[in-house]
Parts: sequence; C-alpha cells; structure tokens
Amino acid sequence: MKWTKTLIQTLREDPGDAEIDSHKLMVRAGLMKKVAGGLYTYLPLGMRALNKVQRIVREEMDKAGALEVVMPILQPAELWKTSGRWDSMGPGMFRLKDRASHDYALSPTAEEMVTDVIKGVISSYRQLPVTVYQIQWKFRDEIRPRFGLMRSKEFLMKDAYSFDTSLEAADASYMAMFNAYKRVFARCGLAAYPVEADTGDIGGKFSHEFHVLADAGEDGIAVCEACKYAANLEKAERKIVPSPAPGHGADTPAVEEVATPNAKTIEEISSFMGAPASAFVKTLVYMADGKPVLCCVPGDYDVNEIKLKHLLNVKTLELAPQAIVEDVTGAAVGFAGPVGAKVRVVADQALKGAKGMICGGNKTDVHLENVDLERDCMIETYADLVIVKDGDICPKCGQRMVIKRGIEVGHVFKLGTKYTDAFKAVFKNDKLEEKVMVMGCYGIGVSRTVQAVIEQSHDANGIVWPASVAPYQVVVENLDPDKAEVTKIADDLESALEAAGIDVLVDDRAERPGVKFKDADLIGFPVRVVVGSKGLANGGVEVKRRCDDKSATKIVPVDGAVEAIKAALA
RNA sequence: CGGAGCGUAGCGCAGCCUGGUAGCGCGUUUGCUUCGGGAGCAAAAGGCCGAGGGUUCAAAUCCCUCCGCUCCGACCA
Repeated sequence: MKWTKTLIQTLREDPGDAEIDSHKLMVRAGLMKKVAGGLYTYLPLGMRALNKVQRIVREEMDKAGALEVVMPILQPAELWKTSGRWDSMGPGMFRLKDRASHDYALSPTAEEMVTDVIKGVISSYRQLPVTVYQIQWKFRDEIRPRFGLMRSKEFLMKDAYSFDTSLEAADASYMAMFNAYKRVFARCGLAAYPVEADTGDIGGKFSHEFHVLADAGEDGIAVCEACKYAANLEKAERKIVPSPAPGHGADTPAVEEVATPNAKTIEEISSFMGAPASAFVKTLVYMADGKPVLCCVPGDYDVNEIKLKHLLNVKTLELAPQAIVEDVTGAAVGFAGPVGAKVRVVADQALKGAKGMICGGNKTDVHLENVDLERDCMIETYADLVIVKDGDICPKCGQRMVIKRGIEVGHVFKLGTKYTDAFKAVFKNDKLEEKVMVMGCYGIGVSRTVQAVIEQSHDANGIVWPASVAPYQVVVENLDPDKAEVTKIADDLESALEAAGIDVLVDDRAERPGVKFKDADLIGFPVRVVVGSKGLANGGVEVKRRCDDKSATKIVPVDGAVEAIKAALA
C-alpha cells in the first residue's frame, strides 16, 4: 500500500481536548477523529488496528470452541422487561421508539437477547455446553464520556455467553474463557492482569476483570506483589492485624462529651482535638431501600458502598439527604455517631472491640470521647465495609498491598441462572427432568483495548505498536520518490513483503526525510525500512525497529532485506 | 445534577477587559531553491468569530437565552 493513497493525516500538535497520552496520540497519528462527546470515527489507520485486535479475539474465541453470532443492536423492550433491567439499567441505557411507539433499547450488553435466542435452540442436555460470542457495537449513555475510547458512548465489544447443565459444569466454560482472555491480551502485546471483581448490576456470583496497569486507568486495584492477589477496589478485602493503639488498650473511663464547634469533617476534628484520624469513628447515614442505617468505619477509611449494599442485602443504597440525617441524629450534619443511635448500626470489622474512640455526639457541635463500642453502642453487625488503602494487609498472605490504577479491558462472570430463570431457558436432562441452564458471560472492550495498547506502549515521539496489532507492521520510507532506481527498490520490497504476508506501507510522499521519520515515529510502525540514495551507496537499505534508538539501525543488502525485516518483526 | 473554563480557518491559538474593515503559527495550493530527523523565500485559497435575541451609528468584543465541548465535584459527617 502506498502512503499517498491511504488518507493518513497526522497532526503536529496535540488536540486541545485530550488529556491522556493514548487519546492525544490516537488523534495526532490520525487513527480516529472526534464526532461529538464520546463518539468517534475510526479513520483507515485506526480501523486497521481495530481489525487486528478483532482478528486476534476471533481466533482465540474460535480456538476456545465459542461460536460466532451477531445479534441486533436494536432490541425490543420486552426482552429487557423480562429480566427487570428495563427499569434497573436506568438512564445508562439508550432507549427509543419506532413509528408504532414500541419501545426499544440500543444494546448496552446482550444477556437478555442471547438467553432468548439460546432458549429457542437448546432443548436437550446433549446440546450443552455451548458458548456463543459476537463482536458488536454497544451503546451506553455514560454520565461523562472521557479519555477518547476509554469511556465512549459507542464502543466495540466482544461479548460471549456460555450455557451449561450445572454450576459445576459452568466452571469449565468459565475457565476456557478465562484462559482465552489471557491469550488474547498476551497476543495484543498487553500485560493484563486478572483481578477479582464485584459482579455489579449484572448479577452472579464470581467474576474477574482483566486490567492493564496504567496511571491513566479509571479503576483502582489492590495488588499484593508477594502472592499475586489482585482485586478491584470495589471488592478488595484486607486482613485486620490486631493493633494495640489507638483504641484497643485497657478499659477506658466513661464516655465524655467534648465541645467541637463547627468541626464537621474528620480532618477538622482531627486537627481540633490533636488526635489522628484513625482514633475517630466515622459514622455515615445511609438510606438502604429507603430506611436509614448508620455505618461506622475507622476515621481514616472510606466506606465501600458496594460491600455495605451486599451486607444489608438491599437494592438501593445512597447517602441520606440532610433532612434525614438531622432527623436520625438529632444534630446538624457532621455530628452523627453510633452511641444511642435510634436506627440500625453496622460497623467495619476493624472497630470490633475498639475502645477509647472519638465519635460524633448526635448533638450539634458535640463529639464523644472514650467510646468503647462494645460497651456504649448497639452494633448490629461487624463486617468488612471499607475501601482498602495503600499499605493494607493482603487477605491471602499477610503482606502489604499497594494500590494501582488499571484500565479494564475484559471481564468474565459466572452468572448463574439470573437470566435463564427469568426467560425460563430450560433443557431436559438424561432423567427427563427439566433443568434451568447455568450461564456465564464474558466481555472484551475491543476498541478500548486498542487504546490500552497505546497507553501502555508509547514514548515521547509517538506510539510504539506491538507487531500483532500495528496498522501496518512495516513502513518503507522511499526517500527519493523522484529517482526511478530508488523507487523500484522500494516497490519491489513492498511486493516481496506482501508476498510474505507482511502488512507494509510505502511512504511515497514527496516530503523531506525529517517529516517522514517524524510521522513514522508518531504512528509507530514496528519496523522502519529506509530506502534512499545515501543508504544504497552505503551498501543497502536501513532496517530499524521502532522500539530501538537510532544507533540500532542496520544496513542490509537489498536482496537480504526481507529476511532482515522478518527477523526484526519476530 | 452542581461548579468552573472554553467555543474565532482543517488543527493549535491570539484578539474580547477598553466596541470601529478578523489575526498568528501549523496544515493546504502554486512557483523557485532546498533535501537523511517536522526547510527557506514568494504568492494564494480558506471564517455566518457556536446559535438566537438585545444594547449601539457600529458587536468576535457589552447584556440575555440556548446549544456544544473540557475539567472538577455529587454531600465519606
């Protein structure tokens, strides 16, 4: 392929609206162009990278025994009403009506659709297990689309769904996908780590996310470098090591009131009383399915609302509005505490047996000292309710964990029967009994993966593509397109490389060498071959890998160029 | 949903405070000279200054409304 025929347009300056490197580079290198917030056109170069990732995904899915299908993006509301998600998905799902006023959704995912399809196809255990997948555009009305393809309103997703005869049998399907995912990301040149995750609104019991570690990632992950435990912050647990101070010492004297005028936040009270944040009990008022609940955590921790939601086993959980807080505590917001509480109180496990703590006094401008939670409060349950922090203890091995940022590129769920129950997706077993199929679902953000590759692999000059997903594996720089003998060598090289199954782009533009080199670095072709009078006079063409610096350039004779290029790609 | 900032040529921006014929850089087109890490000179094309309304002799500029984009926040007591 010749550069002058590809519509490639590079920019010399960063786009004004991009924040992170991968987003800037995708626009600068001419991979995509923004249409509106969260919506992008994939230009030819970006489309090639997207196709490369798709091909890898498809090959690995096929290898894992999954069957490709394509399901409609436009989905009747009835499907979503059957599962209850027409309501529970809320405003995150795009909805529209046809001319007859029938409701539809633009598919944000496809559990309902696939369950309905499989239900009609499967009737016997002999047909199971089966896993189907599609690579299809998904739509989500994100609150805040950002960072280019990281969080967009429309994105390409590979979604797969497994159907099994039992929960145990489903493990094999889950593991097949889990292992396929590891291969997909490895082949894309990505270091993606499986981390334990919460299952969120989708339901189910067990799940892993695949994360690419990157500072620009939107998700926090707790990682234990000692034992390789890794978990999303929504899910991550910590081990409590009994510690003598503060608050776990000898018996404390009776509770005493302290005047703390206008000291509402832990930070304010902490500096006012000269005690560390960890000496405080932070008490938050939540509305759980409409009823107020107090949640107590150590003052230096934040509440993990997902854990709290699970503990209380409720559908909705949100911080109580000011009026409710005032009603429940009898004080202004900022002075809630567990002592003498009139509603349910739950507390983090770390507070069990805590003594000598400071907490809100349920009275405006008053806090309490010397609080012994066992003695002075009615705590209904102690459980793990906090978001873990850097330096917390790994629940598996007891070493300290670190908090990192990650880009979620894949997610595998063991779903259970949430959807198959709702759709009555049943089969007959070998005893002629009717059983509900057990489901798993598995997603890869294909378009996001492209950007994750760039986020993980770039330098000051541009993208550094892994050969497997590069739009073109090789760029041949014809430095003298006016000279027939140079052009012939470049073109012959192009034919030879194409014959060898290598994607090659010949830069035949009448540009100065500097411009061509800058563009080649920006776009990030894994291997650059320079064909020019000067090099030919020195004995051949120059071969250089993008990941090497200039000094690694090798001059190879023209007739050995193809082999040298293959070696550089390997 | 709340707050802040920004919408001016394909891209990046200045001009706005203090109204008076719309500018700069990059890119694009043409010519000449250059030619191994984003060349130089010369010429040229390209704008409903986000939209609508108002004030004024006169509005990119002042006022109002709306739309769009970006960032931050959404109550951690």
